Amino acid sequence: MENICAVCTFKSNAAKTLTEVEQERLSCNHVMVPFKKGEAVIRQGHYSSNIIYIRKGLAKIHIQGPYYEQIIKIVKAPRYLGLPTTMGDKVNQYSVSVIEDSEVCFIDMAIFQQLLSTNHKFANEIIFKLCRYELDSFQKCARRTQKQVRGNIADVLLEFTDIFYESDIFDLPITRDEIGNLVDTSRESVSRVLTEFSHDGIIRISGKQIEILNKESLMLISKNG
Amino acid sequence: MENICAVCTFKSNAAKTLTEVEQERLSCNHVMVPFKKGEAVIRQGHYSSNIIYIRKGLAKIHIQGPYYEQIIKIVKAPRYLGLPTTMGDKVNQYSVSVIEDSEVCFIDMAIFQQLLSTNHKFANEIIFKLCRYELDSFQKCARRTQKQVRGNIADVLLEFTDIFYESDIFDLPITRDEIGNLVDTSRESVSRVLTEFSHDGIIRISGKQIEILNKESLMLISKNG
DNA sequence: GTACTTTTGTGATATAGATCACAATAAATT
DNA sequence: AATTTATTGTGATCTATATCACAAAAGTAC
Repeated sequence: MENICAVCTFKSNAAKTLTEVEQERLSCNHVMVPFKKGEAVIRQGHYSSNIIYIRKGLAKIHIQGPYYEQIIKIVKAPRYLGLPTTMGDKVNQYSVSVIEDSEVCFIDMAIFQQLLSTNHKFANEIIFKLCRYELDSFQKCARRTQKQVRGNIADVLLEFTDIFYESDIFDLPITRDEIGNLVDTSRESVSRVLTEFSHDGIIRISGKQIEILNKESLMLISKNG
Repeated sequence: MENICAVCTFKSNAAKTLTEVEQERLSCNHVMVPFKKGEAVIRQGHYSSNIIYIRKGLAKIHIQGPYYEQIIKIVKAPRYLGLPTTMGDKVNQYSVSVIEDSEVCFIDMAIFQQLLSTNHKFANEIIFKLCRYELDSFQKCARRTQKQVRGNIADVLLEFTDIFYESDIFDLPITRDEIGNLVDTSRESVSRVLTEFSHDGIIRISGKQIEILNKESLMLISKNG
């Protein structure tokens, strides 16, 4: 019974603060939906009336900028998605699409609000998370603009190996074009840097698969490049 | 008695949801401190145990990046400052300095937490704000990297005239260097663009004072440049 | 008022990375 | 399998903007 929050192994810290009765209420008022790679969970400009929680998988947050669609960041389950957009506006202010097969819970907005009202530990946990997210935005923003292409691409690789996959060998779920978009550079530059890393023996590339051969170098490039 | 929250004219939307008793409690547990232009309200790396609310004035949020201190954005009173940093960590994760003489309230953390717990409207209002701030970060980030220097500087001027000062003529409270830092460009480029705008009759510059002569052009540059 | 520091303007030069162009794969669709 | 479409690699240019180098103002301190 994967829909029973009480026994869900992907429970959020916030959900852990809920009483049995509250978890029961949550269980009865949410749906778990599997998403295939590439599918959109949240669409900018569309109405939304659910709180969305990705319990398994990887997603990209993207937003329509003045000239093109920009990937703001890649996020890993488990975490709430689109809180800002759901709590702040009727209309989604950005999009979220999964970049690998994922599992997403849709929680009834009214129930969520109710939980916020009745359980202040829950509310605190949510506030805590929101604070974290904003901090993260600040840091990413500063980093991205202060580093050059090599450093930023090293960062992306490190993020995948250390945070998203926790493995030295993995399949990149995004294209060069998307990496470029994410770190504000062109597809071509990503290609060039990646082959350069490969020539220098820092990574091994075969198709989508990447193996990190020399993480120290990568960290050095992240720091100095 | 400027310390009495009940009669404060700079009250936050969140504070407006409080009952009389709660406002009284807030009044007794906070201090209002005037800050002179340039002074730091929040210092990255320092401990903080207060919730900070700028009730009057203008401030810059800045953060230590990998290479230099970066201005993330400029914010206008009234608003909470450093919620992410205060609620999330013991240590401030970024700095805030006022860029004009301002008035700042320091609210006891425990009281604030208590208000969050006991008044869910208050908590909702805070969550709403946090959501807004994160959205704002996303949008600023996308804009800043997609536009070129002229467009970004036009944006800064528009922000000052429309949002911060609500006047066509105002004194820029930050240096060219700071503008450059804010929009990821060099001091020299800011200078050049500003004189260019001035030659084109879009603005008039005399020292720190700026007068917006042709807002339409500025908006066009913001859009296309 | 004088000295010192910070901020600003502007030309000359350098450069990281964009853009263009095209070929080569790889993946999806029929 | 054949065809179409999306993704990738790589060389050759181009360009916006950084950087350097001064000089002039504007502020601040003594």
